[in-house]
Amino acid sequence: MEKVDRRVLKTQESLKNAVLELLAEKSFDDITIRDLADRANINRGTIYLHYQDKYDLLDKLIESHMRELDAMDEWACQLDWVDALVPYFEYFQTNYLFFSAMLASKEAPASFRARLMTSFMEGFKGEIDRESGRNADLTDDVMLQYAGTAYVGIIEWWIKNGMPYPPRDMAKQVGTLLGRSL
Amino acid sequence: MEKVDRRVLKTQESLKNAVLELLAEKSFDDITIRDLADRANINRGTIYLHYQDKYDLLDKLIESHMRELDAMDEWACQLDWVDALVPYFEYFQTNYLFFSAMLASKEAPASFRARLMTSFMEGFKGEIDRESGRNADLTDDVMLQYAGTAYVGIIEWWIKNGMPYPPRDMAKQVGTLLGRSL
DNA sequence: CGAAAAATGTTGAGTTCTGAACACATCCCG
DNA sequence: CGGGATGTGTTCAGAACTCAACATTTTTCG
Repeated sequence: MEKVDRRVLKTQESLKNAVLELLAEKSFDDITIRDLADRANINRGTIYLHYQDKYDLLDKLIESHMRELDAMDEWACQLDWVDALVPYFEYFQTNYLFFSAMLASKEAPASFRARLMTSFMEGFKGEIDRESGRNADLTDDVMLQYAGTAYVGIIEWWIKNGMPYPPRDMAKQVGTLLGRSL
Repeated sequence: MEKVDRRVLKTQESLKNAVLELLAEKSFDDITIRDLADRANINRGTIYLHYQDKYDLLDKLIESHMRELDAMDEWACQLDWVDALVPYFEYFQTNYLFFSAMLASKEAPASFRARLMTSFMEGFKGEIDRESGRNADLTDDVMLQYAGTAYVGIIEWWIKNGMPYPPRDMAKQVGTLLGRSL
């Protein structure tokens, strides 16, 4: 983890915010490189020092969030469901603008929902109860698919409705439900 | 007015905000160059590319506000009192953090009040009514001193009390009073 | 359609900022 | 008192960013 020049971080931070702000105003395809440069208050050419084009920028933004979520997976897998979920919902809340933009717009990254699903299902794998026998008649893929769609769905609902419950409450309820499903 | 590199403006903007934030937390003398660099998220050395030391930084910050106010003077001197004052109170409101820090702390720039006074009195000079005769028994310096202290005083009160009235209301009332005093 | 306007992606020279180092001053605490 | 920690101001090489210019493509619109 060699450390990165301060300017690079600032530039990327500015661009990240610029994308989110603009996504709240118009669809991704309508956002131009110029828009981004203007909003981020950086030279247009500077964008090309870090990204191929605006799609690459969005890709890398998504990628970094996915990495963040994956990191939380490993960190949290030794807690019980409810406790493990709290940081997730806090993360969703903190990055409200991002998830809102990604889940709300149906066009931009059609794959985003799918990527989320894959990530979550991966994390669920180790959590399936194969000991008590209560899942004897269920297959892994069905349970994972069931829990995965449910999880993504409830996050989407929560975000789109302005996060009506605090992260802790959501973690408690969703934790209970996920525990029952696996 | 040759144009300034974007990075210079960003650096100075960051530093300006850093000073104001830190002034709200501790006294100016307790603020170190390191504090400023950290808060502004810039290299410590960069500060010396623009300023001699922290005092120079504060001086230049004050200076820029004074220039701004002077510019408004010239621009507004052809309006009647009430209309002319609106932009001033809006300016005080916009730069609330600055004026609050400058007027609230009794130590830092003891001269700030005096500078404000001088600037305002200068602006008042051309506004004294020497025609109607109602000021026949009054001398300029007395009227200017009177109106100047009153104006600074009311601004100070307004800022320190969290700006209890909107700029427009303040302009209306203070405009009336200044009109009567000159 | 066709021209004008706007966006894209690249380049190069020049400026600003960074990080790391240095010598020196100041502060604080045992 | 003394010395370890912290702040100051300066320097330098190199990295990141800026601005302006350019050729090219895409959009807009009469």
